[in-house]
Amino acid sequence: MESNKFYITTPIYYPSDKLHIGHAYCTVSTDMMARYKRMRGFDVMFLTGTDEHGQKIARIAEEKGVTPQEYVDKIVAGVRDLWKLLNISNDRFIRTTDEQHKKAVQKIFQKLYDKGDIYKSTYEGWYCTPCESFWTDHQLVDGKCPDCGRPVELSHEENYFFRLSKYQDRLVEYFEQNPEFCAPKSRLNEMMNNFIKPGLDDLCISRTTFDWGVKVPVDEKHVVYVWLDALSNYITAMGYGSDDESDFNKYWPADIHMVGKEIVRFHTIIWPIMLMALDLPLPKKVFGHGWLLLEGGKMSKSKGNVVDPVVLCEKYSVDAIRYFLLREVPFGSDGVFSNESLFNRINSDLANDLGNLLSRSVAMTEKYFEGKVPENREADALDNELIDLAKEVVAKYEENMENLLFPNALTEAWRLISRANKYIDETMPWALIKDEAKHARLAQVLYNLCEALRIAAVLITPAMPDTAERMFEQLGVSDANLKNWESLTWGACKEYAVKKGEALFPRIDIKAELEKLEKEAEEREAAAAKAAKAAEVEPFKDEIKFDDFMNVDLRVAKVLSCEPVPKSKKLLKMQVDLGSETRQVVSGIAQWYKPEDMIGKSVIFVANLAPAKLCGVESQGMILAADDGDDAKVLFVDGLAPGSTIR
RNA sequence: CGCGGAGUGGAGCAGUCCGGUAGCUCGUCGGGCUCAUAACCCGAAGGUCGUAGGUUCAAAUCCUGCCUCCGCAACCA
Repeated sequence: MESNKFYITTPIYYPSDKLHIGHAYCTVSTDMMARYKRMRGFDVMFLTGTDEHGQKIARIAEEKGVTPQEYVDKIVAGVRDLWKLLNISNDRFIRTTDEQHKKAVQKIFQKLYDKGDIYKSTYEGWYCTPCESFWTDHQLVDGKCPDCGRPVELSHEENYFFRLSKYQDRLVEYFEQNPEFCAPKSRLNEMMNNFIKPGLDDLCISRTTFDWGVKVPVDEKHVVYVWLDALSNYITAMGYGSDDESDFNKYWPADIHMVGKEIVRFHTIIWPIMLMALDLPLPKKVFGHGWLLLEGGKMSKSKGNVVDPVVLCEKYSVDAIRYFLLREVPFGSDGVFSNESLFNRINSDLANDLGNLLSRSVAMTEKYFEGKVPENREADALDNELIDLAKEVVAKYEENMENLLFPNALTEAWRLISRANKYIDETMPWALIKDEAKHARLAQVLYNLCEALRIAAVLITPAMPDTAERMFEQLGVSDANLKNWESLTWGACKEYAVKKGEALFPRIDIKAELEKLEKEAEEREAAAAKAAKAAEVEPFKDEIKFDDFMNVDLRVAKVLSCEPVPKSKKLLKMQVDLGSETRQVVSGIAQWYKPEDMIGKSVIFVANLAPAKLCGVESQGMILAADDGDDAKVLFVDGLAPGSTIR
């Protein structure tokens, strides 16, 4: 029996920073599908949320001097605001820091553990300390870290592993029996060739190097690997593992997981296997969409080329942005965002074609018949083409939506809009009004235009709900039964009393707007650069007397020996010759200097500093170095006798 | 030889599975119209379909080599 529910999800986003237009792309696409299915009468469950654990967030929070929870709370509030702004109709919002989710993840872990699909083992791998990442033999590039190119060291860690390998055959079988499972198909091929065929490695699913995560139930020293935690959200949000599993029973399995192409792997390999191990049905479809790229490259925070969706919405309206996102990126492949392409879409599709069609149709109806389309109408063979097209367009729109071809679905709506514009030229209402005998014909023409516009508005609703509503208002359609999918038959609305309103989408003067944006960007960059510079230079300290300075006894010291301090990342321990005596000093320069760089060099030494212990090693003074936050240079004074004074 | 994708008028794409008049959107140029947001409608120019071979009556489409660009490779949607 075909059930009437439809469960669709976005990925849960990683709130390490504000979300950008790319995240909006994914969520808006999912929203269009959810809205569409609701209109088709499905009981829709649309889930989105945030994936809040992991080392990266712990680290960022630490840098900012707040707890991870405080940090994510703030970002997540911004995420929720963004979805509200973008008119996202999600039914639920899950956070992996929700108590219920965390408990359920522990239950899942426990269940897999009890079943024997999770085992404890020693993870042996190459560890890159600066990157804090493990690598396997074949991942190394020339024996060095593939990310940063620095040397790696062999490391052992006790960890929990998930037996992916056990389910490999079942997974392959599932793929073969469900060719529709992953879309586009090429992504699944990629998974098969890259990961499955070579043989699945068991997955390390616990971490001990940080603690911002869900505690492993059988071993509190470990936290659950973020992907196990994150993927579970799709069922925990439905109450799986809680006292009330009614929603889970109702909605699971998910109909579609919308994901970015970079995480298809997790959703087509790890997630299905997790579900198999839990004896749960698998999701019906995983759709790996492409990326919205910026001109000249991928969207990335480090490149500083993120586009803020909030700013775009404020400037050009939410629906314009929604439309652009849904229309511009072809199925499964990447699209390019640029201000110019956005403006072109807004002007040609939204302002010229759609907005202007509404504007001219409504204006004529007001002008010729005081807004009310007369009931005495006279049809003509000429009308059939428009009417037939309306029918055809609805069918193709539906077909495209079933295949997740959002741009194509919208293109169908625009075929109708274009045809209606042409219909005006063909029928020439301005000529008809001049002849009293043709007023019935004129009434029919205007009625047809209103009807085409109403149908277009219904079709547009999943993509641009606000715009559709504004169209209905101007068309004088208030009955909900004339706005729903069932009303998509020609003639459903019998009469029209229109009322002209504001232009749906004002045209943009592209050249002027681009210049304006460029100017704004320049100003912003200049301001940012200034602020960055000001922030970098530490404020000067209070004035001191000459004698105060002379109280610091600076001497030349020659480094006799140097070695790293065990268990520390930053410290080097040195023996230095001060001419009259030898001192031991510890200095935090290990990131920049190797021991052999220091031996034999003469440095500036603070000779009358009280001794201190660093990492349990006594330091009897300090050596001077300059640093700008990123790099540091020790001040060398080679050639001078040890013990010489410096002033 | 790690795996995969892409190269089509000025720009962005469809067409390739299943060979048979090369299509769409934007831009450019010309015309029409005047209801409308200088919008709309019609028409035109512009492509040896990356390249070199092969199969065929016939190749953007099938096969082979080469060139170029781009993704993926276990924490960026």
